[in-house]
Amino acid sequence: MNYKEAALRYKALSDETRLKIVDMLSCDELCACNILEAFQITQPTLSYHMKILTDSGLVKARKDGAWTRYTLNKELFEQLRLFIDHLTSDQEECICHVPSSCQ
Amino acid sequence: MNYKEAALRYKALSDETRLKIVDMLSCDELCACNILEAFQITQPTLSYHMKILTDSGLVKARKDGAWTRYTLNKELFEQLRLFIDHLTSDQEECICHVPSSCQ
DNA sequence: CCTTAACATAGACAAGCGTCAATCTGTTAG
DNA sequence: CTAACAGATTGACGCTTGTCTATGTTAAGG
Repeated sequence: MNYKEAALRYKALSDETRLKIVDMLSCDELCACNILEAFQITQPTLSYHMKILTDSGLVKARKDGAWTRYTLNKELFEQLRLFIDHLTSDQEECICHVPSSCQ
Repeated sequence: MNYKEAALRYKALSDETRLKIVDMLSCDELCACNILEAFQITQPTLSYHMKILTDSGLVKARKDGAWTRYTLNKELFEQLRLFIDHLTSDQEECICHVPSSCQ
């Protein structure tokens, strides 16, 4: 995972509503209508949030007839955890030793 | 850490430049001028990013004469890791069992 | 077929973000 | 004191985000 991908995924997690949606998905696969019931937002707004979460890769969508069922991509969350662990630990190949890679 | 605080911290990490700054700070305490050298941005833009990082709590600032020296708040990164671990794991007290807490 | 339900898309809008040039504040050196 | 340096703040700008209403699309049920 590079900086750009990580930034995109953190952006997907930078909204309170989306964090709550991730929390809801941690126990079960849910369809959009299940999630919608829990929030006071309109259906298009939920659709917008689900698109951001699926585009980031953190949530997987599966069509099942008229329904779209969503699950967490737990593997990608684990990769994101490894990325931040690497980012915040003192490393030989750290960017601060190769500042030109910032440009 | 609640949803709102976590969202604020993830927002701080949702920019490629800020992720690189975090990476640079993982090895050393650095002053703003050290960081500025590594990027092709103006000084006010860097100051803007450092404010977002320090306001989020992820980076600590320390005045040292004319310089401002920055370090990572590694404890808060660890808390953020625990938050997302909790968010993505199947829990008894999960929000999906108390959907009213989404509103 | 027709209707309804589930979801996506388009367009509009206010608020927020990332960037810059210009300026201000505080510190150090002469 | 004055000049130079390190940062922060301000105001402007275009772009993005989150929200809505209105409409489109696809699937299931009668």
